[in-house]
Amino acid sequence: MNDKHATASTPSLLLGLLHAAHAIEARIEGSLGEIGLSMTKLSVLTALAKASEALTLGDLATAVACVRSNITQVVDRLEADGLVHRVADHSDRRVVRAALTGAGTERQRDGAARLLTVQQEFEAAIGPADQAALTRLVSATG
Amino acid sequence: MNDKHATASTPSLLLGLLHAAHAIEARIEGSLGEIGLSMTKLSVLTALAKASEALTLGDLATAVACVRSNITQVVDRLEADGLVHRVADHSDRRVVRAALTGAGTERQRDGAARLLTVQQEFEAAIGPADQAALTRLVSATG
DNA sequence: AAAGATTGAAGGCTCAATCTTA
DNA sequence: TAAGATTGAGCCTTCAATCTTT
Repeated sequence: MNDKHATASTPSLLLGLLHAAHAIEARIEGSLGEIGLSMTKLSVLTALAKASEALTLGDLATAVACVRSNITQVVDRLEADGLVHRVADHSDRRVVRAALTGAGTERQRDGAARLLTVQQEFEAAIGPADQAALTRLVSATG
Repeated sequence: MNDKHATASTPSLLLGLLHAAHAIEARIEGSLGEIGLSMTKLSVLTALAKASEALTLGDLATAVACVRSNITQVVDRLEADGLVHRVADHSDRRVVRAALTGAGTERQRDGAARLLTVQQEFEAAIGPADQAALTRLVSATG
């Protein structure tokens, strides 16, 4: 009858939406996982690729919309993966910058291509009218 | 989570959806957080309340759609909160059941009420036509 | 051997506290 | 004192390995 997250009496649209979002995320994470990435890692790599220069960890936190301490840890993992490396900023010794490695640049491209594929599948799966409705929903919620 | 991998020029519908879902989740978590709950904890409490009996941790994992080891930890925290307690099953000594405490029963009600409020706000905020579109989307995705 | 639960390790997230440099 | 980054602790989630009981 209802989804397991739905309360007994109300087949909730909201919970259904959350469920759908999680399913999509799982789909994306699955595809990115095949090349050793995650949405989080790809986001950071993409922010760096777009900037085409080494960004400070603070800028990265802003770009990815998370807290600074989170970026510290993501960059730790990215650095362990050899996709990014930390560079000191000599004009202000408090700041640390993250720079893409060659492998990081390649991986970003691969990841972005995979993400794009999922996006296209998604948009192909829903009709134009529903896309318009979804656009309204997204702008109303965000 | 990450909204900024949407290019400035191309606001992807899919990424927008994910962003909206995260915003809603944050809204729910914020409300539940005021009474010391989370969506995860409320889900487990609600599964228990609906069953009106002590469920095995395996049944709980199925009800909440997660892996068994996850439930072990969530129940650890709920037990530490005094909302649930583990009971041994004497007919099969491998199984452990989780039972609601009095406080757990109350907290579930409070949490469910708060969740319902957010759901109602959400449904009030979107028009009937868009609700229908969303319903189609959810069934297509799930 | 198979099933139920737990543990350990890891990714991902937050907040509060800390350290260094401005 | 402010700002930038890090560390520590906690919550949520998964997978792989382990332990006990069937």
